[in-house]
Amino acid sequence: MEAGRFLFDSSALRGNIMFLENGSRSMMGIEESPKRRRFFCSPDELLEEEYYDEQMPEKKRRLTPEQVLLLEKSFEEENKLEPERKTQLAKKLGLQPRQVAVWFQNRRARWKTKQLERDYDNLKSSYDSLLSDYDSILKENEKLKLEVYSLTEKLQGQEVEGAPPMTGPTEPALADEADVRALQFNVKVEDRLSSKSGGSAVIDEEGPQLVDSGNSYLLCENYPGCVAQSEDDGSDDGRSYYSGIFAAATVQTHHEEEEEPMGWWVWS
DNA sequence: TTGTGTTTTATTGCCTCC
DNA sequence: GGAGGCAATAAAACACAA
Repeated sequence: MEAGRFLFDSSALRGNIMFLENGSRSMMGIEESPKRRRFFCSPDELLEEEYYDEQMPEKKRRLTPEQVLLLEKSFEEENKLEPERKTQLAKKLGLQPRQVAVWFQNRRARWKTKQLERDYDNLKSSYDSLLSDYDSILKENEKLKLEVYSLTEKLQGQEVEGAPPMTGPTEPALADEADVRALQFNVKVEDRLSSKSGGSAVIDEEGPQLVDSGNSYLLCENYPGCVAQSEDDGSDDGRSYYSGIFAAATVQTHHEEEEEPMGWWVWS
């Protein structure tokens, strides 16, 4: 268990951390009179200032922009932290290795949250486009059925005028034929949808699903080496995170040429 | 100035892997 | 069993509207 139990002392940014035996939360009491400082200070300022004196020895303090920048860069390279890299980073930044580890931990959590939001948006837009496709196909189907019926009626009229007498229940037969054709049309449409998506366009409860949104990051086993990018650029390498709650169909109604199924993933 | 919401830093407890 | 990861959470720091 790596419950660090450390608190900042007066020179926290120089990497001096006070480790305590007992839990620390009580030490961050609200009873302390908070001295405020500017959010961002240069390292020199931080070294000079006297915020972390005896009066308030264990205030939580934010990392400097430079520290965050370096951490972000490092996170972009690799979002997991091997012990050696942790130590190096900590040394470079003047932080405790534990702080670096915590930062990565929190950063991964933030990344995951963002990714879930993006995945939700992707799924929703896929769903919406599927729905609208479905609606238009239904309409088309109705239209074609009507056309079939009207053509059938015309045909019947011609037969009544000059053709040999009917030998059977022609009308029901023709109607059946129309239904069959309509059915065939439906099947074709479904086929088209299926082949478009490289698989079923709807969720098949049995078996794994292809996942949309360009590479769910679960496809690559717990996002190894995910290339997370800066927080709000919306890219994060286009990988998506799914928690195993649901599987999404690969919906490629919009950009089928660009997308390829990236692989399969199974329920966790 | 103050109340409130958001972000960041850190802790805790549980789980998995070796 | 220890190390490290994650989810949940606390609390400080910050942003911002009224």
